[in-house]
Amino acid sequence: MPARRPGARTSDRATRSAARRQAILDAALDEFAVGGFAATRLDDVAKRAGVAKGTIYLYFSDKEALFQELLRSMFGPLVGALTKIPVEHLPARELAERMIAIFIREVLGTRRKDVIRLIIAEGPRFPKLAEFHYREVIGRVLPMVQALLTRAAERGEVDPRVAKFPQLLVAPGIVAIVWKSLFDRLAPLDVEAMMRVHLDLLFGPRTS
Amino acid sequence: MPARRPGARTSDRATRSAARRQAILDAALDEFAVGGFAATRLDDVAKRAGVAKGTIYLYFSDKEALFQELLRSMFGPLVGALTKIPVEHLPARELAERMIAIFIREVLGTRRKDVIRLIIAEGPRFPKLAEFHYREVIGRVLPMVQALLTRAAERGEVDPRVAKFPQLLVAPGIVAIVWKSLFDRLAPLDVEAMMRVHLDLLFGPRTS
Amino acid sequence: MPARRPGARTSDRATRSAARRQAILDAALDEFAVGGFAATRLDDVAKRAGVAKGTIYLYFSDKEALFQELLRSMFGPLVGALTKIPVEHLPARELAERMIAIFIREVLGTRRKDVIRLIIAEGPRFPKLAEFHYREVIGRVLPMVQALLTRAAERGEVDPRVAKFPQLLVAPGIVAIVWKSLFDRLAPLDVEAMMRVHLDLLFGPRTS
Amino acid sequence: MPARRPGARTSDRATRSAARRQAILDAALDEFAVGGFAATRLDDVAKRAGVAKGTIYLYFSDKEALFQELLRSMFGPLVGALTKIPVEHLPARELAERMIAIFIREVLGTRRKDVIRLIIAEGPRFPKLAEFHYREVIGRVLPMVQALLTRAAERGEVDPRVAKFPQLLVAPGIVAIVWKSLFDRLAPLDVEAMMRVHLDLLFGPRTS
DNA sequence: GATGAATGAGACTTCATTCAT
DNA sequence: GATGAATGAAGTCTCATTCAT
Repeated sequence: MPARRPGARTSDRATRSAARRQAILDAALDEFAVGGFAATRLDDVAKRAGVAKGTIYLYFSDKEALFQELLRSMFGPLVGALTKIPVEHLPARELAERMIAIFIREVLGTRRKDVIRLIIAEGPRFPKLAEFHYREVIGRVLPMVQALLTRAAERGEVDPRVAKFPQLLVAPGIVAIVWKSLFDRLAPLDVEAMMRVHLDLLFGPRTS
Repeated sequence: MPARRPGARTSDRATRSAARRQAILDAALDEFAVGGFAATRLDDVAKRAGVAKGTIYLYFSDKEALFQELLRSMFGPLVGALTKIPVEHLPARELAERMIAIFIREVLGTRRKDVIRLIIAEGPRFPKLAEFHYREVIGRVLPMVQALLTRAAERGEVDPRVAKFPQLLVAPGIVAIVWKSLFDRLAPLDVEAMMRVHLDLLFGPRTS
Repeated sequence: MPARRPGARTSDRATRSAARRQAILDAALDEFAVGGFAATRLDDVAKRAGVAKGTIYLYFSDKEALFQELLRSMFGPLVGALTKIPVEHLPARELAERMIAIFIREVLGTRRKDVIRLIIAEGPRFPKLAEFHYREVIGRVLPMVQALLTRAAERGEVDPRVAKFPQLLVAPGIVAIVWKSLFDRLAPLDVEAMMRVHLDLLFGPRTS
Repeated sequence: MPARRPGARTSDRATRSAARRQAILDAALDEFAVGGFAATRLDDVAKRAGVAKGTIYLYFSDKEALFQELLRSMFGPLVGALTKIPVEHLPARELAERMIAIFIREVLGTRRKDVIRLIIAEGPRFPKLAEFHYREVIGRVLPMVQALLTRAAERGEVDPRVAKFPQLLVAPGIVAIVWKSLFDRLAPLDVEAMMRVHLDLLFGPRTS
């Protein structure tokens, strides 16, 4: 049994450590998504993550830190991806469709929709959280949308006043999140079809 | 000092009882609105209502009953009022404007917006609650909106496909609720202006 | 509508008052018998007695007073009746049979058996209660039994050492109380037959 | 400093855990014995056991489980011991004396007498408890006694009718339990002497 | 006298957090 | 690093008792 190189061992450790941290975050999302912050038990998070309760405290200083860290970790990458879409070289409607496709795939199709619901739910209790989300997500996505709409308005593709309310473009997305989480089992909603109609309203019916 | 009529006395008691019940509901709303169901302490509700802890249990069987009763009591009257709008005798845009005015006044301008946020927040944990809200509110308001849009489509006032997604008409309302609750102090939103633009998109710009 | 005579009215009031007091005691027995002192709710006692909760406090200073008063009121009359049996003029076995008949009729056949169980159950928590019961019931019945046995021993009807342990004569009675209260539905016990065998053991088989 | 064997370490933990569990049961018995189920506070049990309130819940799911487990744990071993007495090879009186000696030593001389009083006290409120005790204790001990008495009757050592009521043999034992718990400080009872007289009555005076 | 709404101390139970192993 | 037994503050709910009507 030869001794491993110290460097490799350290690397293994770091890998295992990161994996464990991620397992805890994954489990935390599952649990927080159902019950929100207060009703979630760290016991359940630990069980789901396959670690002992105390282990959570090796990676996060307390329950609130885990919660906030979870929410943060879910949107950083996505916003990065969004901001890399080339705004300049595409027609506005095309851009909007791409953004909506990303939204459907990366938010509605994943547990990120639960994260958004969590932010809506816990925002008033954790003002820092709302503020962070505004700064990091809303404040970066809405201006992009606004730029897109402004450019479209300049080209006459869209009512110029819409550019003052980029929220209008994303509003059906919020409704879709809520509907999927609460009412989909009672009355399924065809989100993609709704989005197509929405875009037609904004940009006028597709002509191609 | 004439003896009061028994009826009057009974009425007094009933009045005081109803007032107390309402005081508890009011206090409960204030508290639940901030922290949601789990994080709210009945102690605080009692304190805010000016009653003793035990008194809450004279009016509501337990915390959950108080919560559900609160949500119910906030929407029964409003839906009633909405369904009394005469759908037939007005142009669709006029009707939509009235409904939005009611929404702004009775939901966004009151704590009903918090109730909606509560339903969004707690729905997954209380499926009965989501179901109830769907049956009593969504299931009664959306069909009204749909009828309105269908009629408008028949007259050529609106894209006929919109009638399949009445959610599109209310979507900015949901966004307004979320925005007011979370981000308004960071970036105020002119909801009425946004709504006007939204209606213009749906029905075409106002011509009068 | 002639005014009643004050005396009569007072008498009516006193009668009603006594009846009410008795109704509360009856209800209290029913409730205490099942749950013991601590688990019984005065609310339930009031409901069963058909009075308001506060009314109990017009007749008894508090829960414990009601409890003790209840136990006291159940044995005074019985002990009185027992002590009136003419000890002198009957054969010992005859006397014992009469006492046992009274026991079966007045204790096992009534809720007095529950009272005895209550004393067994609550004695250690209310030493005063055990003391009272010892003084008023045990201390008056056992000497009677002892006198009976002593006389019987003098006549050679019974082993002389039995007179030192009058508990031996009543022991099957205690067992009967416990059995009836706990196990009778699982395995019914023919108390009268058991008592006959018991007397045969004490006095020798009946010869008549 | 040699590393402990894993087995030993595990054993230590298991030992400590079992000890703690037993400490809680011991404390619970002390407390329940005085006040019965309802009047006992788990706070006091914890204090007496030298653990924190929450620790009780690591070992027992709730107050009732602790109570029932306590009663169970007190009689399992004893009944086992009793059923191991060789019924066949001894005269009936000898056997009865041994059983009574065990009863005096293991029940009257320990807190098991309090457990029996608890069963008498709480049986009507916890029918499951009475049933369990009947099945596990009464239903196993009484048949043994009955077999003993039947054999004795066949040999002419005892009145044959006694075998139909094995309760008669144990009745003075029940009385002794009650007396010791309630009245012994007022009037001490020589249980062993009483039992000897009782056996003489059953089997006729000892001749040896 | 009678009522029953109101009170609030106190019970059971949960769960975030700690720490010896 | 990892564990999970232990802690105890804090929450929900009950119920004996009071008191205005």
